[in-house]
This record gives sequence, C-alpha cells and structure tokens, in this order.
Amino acid sequence: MNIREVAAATGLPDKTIRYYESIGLITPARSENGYRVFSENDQHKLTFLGRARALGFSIEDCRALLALYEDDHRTSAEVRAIAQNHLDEIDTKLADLHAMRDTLSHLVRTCAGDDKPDCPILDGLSGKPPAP
Amino acid sequence: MNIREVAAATGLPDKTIRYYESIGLITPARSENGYRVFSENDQHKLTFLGRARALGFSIEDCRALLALYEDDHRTSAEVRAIAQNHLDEIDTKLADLHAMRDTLSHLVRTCAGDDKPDCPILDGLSGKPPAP
DNA sequence: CCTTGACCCTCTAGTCACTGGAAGGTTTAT
DNA sequence: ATAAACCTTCCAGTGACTAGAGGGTCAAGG
Repeated sequence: MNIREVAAATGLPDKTIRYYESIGLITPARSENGYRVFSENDQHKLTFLGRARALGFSIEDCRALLALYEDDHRTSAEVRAIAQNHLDEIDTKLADLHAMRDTLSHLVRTCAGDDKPDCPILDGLSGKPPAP
Repeated sequence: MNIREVAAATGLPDKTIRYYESIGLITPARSENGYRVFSENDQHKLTFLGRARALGFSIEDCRALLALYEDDHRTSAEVRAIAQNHLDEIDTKLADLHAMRDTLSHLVRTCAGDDKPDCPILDGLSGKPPAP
C-alpha cells in the first residue's frame, strides 16, 4: 500500500502521514525504490491516530495511547487516566470559551451596527463604562 | 513609564509588550538611553489589546479593532462585523468541543479503569464495535 | 525509445502568538 | 566599587502541521 492509498483509506493527508513517521508514531517499511509501504497494522495505527486527534488528544497523548494500544499488559486504568485528564482540559476550555462567548455576544447585541461611530464593543474593550 | 510599570498596569508580560511593538501594534517612544517610554495612550492601547486578546480575537483582528478605535470616522457596523465574525468562530469551536466532550466522556464512563487490559476507550479509538 | 503525467522522495520555511534564554548595557543603592 | 535591579537585542523553540521547491520513479501511449 502506497502513501496515497493509505491516505485515502484513513482520511489523513499524505503530508500528515509523513509527519507522523518523522516523529516516530509509525514506521512503515520501504520498497526498493524508497517508497513507503504501509502494512495493515500501519493503516490501523493511522486510523487510530486520526480518531484520537479528532478527539483533541495531543500528539504526545496519542503516542502514549498507541503504546498502550499495542501493549497486551496494559491496564484500562492507564488509558482512562489519560482520557480523563484530557476530558478535564476540554471542560476547562469549554468554560473559557463559554465565558468569552457570553461577554462577546452581549457586546455584539448592544451594538447598533449602523454608520455612526458610537460602539459599545469598542467601549467595552477600552474599559469605558456602558451608558446607563 | 518604563516597560515594567506598564506591564504591571496592564497585566501583560513585558515580553508580550515588546512583541506587540515588534509587530507594529504599538510604537512607544524611547528615552536617551534606549529604554522604551510608554505614554498614557500606549497604556490604553495595551489594555485594549489585553481585553481583546482575552476575548479570543486574533492579533490581526486586534490590529483592525485598534485602528477603528483610533478612527473618529469609523462606523459601528465595521466593528460589529469583526466581532460577529469572531463570535461565529467561537460558536463553531464550542460546537466542536461539545461534540468531542460528549464522545470522550461516554468512552471514559464506560471504561472500568481497573488493572485489566480491556478498554472501551482503546476500542473506540481503534474502531472496534462496543460489546453488546 | 521518448515523453507525459501521476506518483513518490527529501528538505526548508512558514503558520500563530508568544516565551525562554543568552549576552550585554544602564541605573540606583550601598 | 560593586551588587542588584532594571533595560536592550537577538535567536531559538513551542504544536501540529502545511506549502512549496527541486528532483527521482514508474506505467502507458505514440
């Protein structure tokens, strides 16, 4: 299987696959002409990586998860710890984003959006108190 | 006002302030010895930038907002367009993060987290169907 | 045999918004 | 005189790719 095929099969760009090899996440074989040759296991790993990345796991988390995936002696507690940690990070980000959105949407709602210069958004950013 | 003071006043790291100068967001004066000298206007701009960044606006959005802030002939429509656009991006990110969290929290909940190797999280990532 | 086009390779540099650190100049206080 | 506390510039690194340059390989058609 060449890189184009495995890219199509996994949905990952070929650039990304080469990048994953460069950082040691996968180690596809090479044919005589130097082309990468992907085994089924390589493809499974790439699919795994694609799913883990889509869930927002960092590359280093992915590396750890992949190692556990390949380790028969893993414990599910190890896996869960990584996932729970990431879940906590996601919840933190969600809270931050919600706060941003609440502030910003309030500003946008109070802005007339017309051709006059008065703007509660700029006032809010500059610290000017809102009109009563 | 020296950089340390304006950093304390605005809550921005001095490194960040130097960076903002390097990309042309502010242009503080210089004293004879080469030290930066910050005016009140510089401080206002930095506070503005800090608030805009805290709401997640990109540096380029900040540049545009700052230009509008300083422009007496702006229209609030211009400002609102930038803010609305950013709000839409935030909403997209929120939806993505919520989807991630839902999937991941389901996986975490179904994982025993014990010393056995069976793990629905790894199964989910590898595409193995869940046990019935 | 030659060429065309579709593949493949490596390597460098760019993205975003900082951040850390090195190496060195200036000022203030003791 | 010297130490501490400032200030300066410049370079390199972060994460996770991605664009593009420059070049090798292979199969099909003329």
